[in-house]
Amino acid sequence: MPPTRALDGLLALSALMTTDIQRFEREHGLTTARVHLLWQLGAAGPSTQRDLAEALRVTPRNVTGLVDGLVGSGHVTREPHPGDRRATQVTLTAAGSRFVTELQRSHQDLADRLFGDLPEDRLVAFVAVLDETLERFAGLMGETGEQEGTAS
Amino acid sequence: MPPTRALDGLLALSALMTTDIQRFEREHGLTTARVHLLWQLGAAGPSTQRDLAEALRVTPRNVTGLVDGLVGSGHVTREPHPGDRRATQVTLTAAGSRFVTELQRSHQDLADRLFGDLPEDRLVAFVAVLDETLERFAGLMGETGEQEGTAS
DNA sequence: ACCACATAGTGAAGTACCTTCACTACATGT
DNA sequence: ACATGTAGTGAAGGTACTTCACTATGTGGT
Repeated sequence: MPPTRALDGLLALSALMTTDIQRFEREHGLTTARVHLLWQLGAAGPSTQRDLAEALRVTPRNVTGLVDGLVGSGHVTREPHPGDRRATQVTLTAAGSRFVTELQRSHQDLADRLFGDLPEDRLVAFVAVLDETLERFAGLMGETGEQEGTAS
Repeated sequence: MPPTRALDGLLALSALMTTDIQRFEREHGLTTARVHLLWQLGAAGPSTQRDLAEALRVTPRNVTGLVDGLVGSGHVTREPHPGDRRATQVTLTAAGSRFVTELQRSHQDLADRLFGDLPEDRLVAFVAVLDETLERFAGLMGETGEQEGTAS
């Protein structure tokens, strides 16, 4: 069995997942970039735009635009940061929280539908390879990539 | 072991692969969309823009723009289609072919580095889960997605 | 208290990718 | 010959990104 079979399968699955995620996003009138921001906000709680920019690995200027859109759609609010008058604090609204919750639910649901029926031993073996590959990949990126030390 | 572990691992790996692919693309002064077009052209041989649009699942208008860019960078040529004067035939140049070849080589190389050392039985088990998941996923998309019948 | 310097956010301008709609040139069946 | 369909592109517009310049604010040193 050639190693490419594994990589090809991963890429194919990756493409399917992306398609499925985008379907979900468009059902809710959102886009990938904005959903990432909401997800991050759900994970980290109220954040400055600076923090969001670092977490999402995009420029602060870009976050301004994304937040503009999400304020417009009512998913987040922009409030003055208590204690630093330069910064604004971005916070999920009720609608934003609801979306994040539903996103998590949908994620869980997909995982169950895809892997719920897989026997435990096969699941464990699969996840083990996944984890090892993840580690190995990180190692490979470190060799050649060598960005500034802002690792994720 | 919760099924989410598998999905999360896949998503993480997917993100890493995307990053790595984009690094490769930028090293060559290309973008994801253009590389997809080149890849498709390498797989299918000289094609009309219409064909490319269908294969890439984007609008014909968009293909016009992508081909414009690739003609500019010398990766493809636009020639009149023999036998249909409405259509143009997009063909890889020598440079375009070279890029596609290197892309395949790089792909192969990555697969070897990631999975080359994995024992055969674990590889087989991994790929089996991958394939089953792919099938199951296609089934799920058919249930809810239900686009017009242009299945891939 | 003051000043130099760093930091948070945004306006302006530009690129790439993508869309829809309208239009031209060509193909094809009757 | 004529109607109808198909290939490609112009025009206009949206989102996601970038860099650069600029304002407002925080902070450490003297």
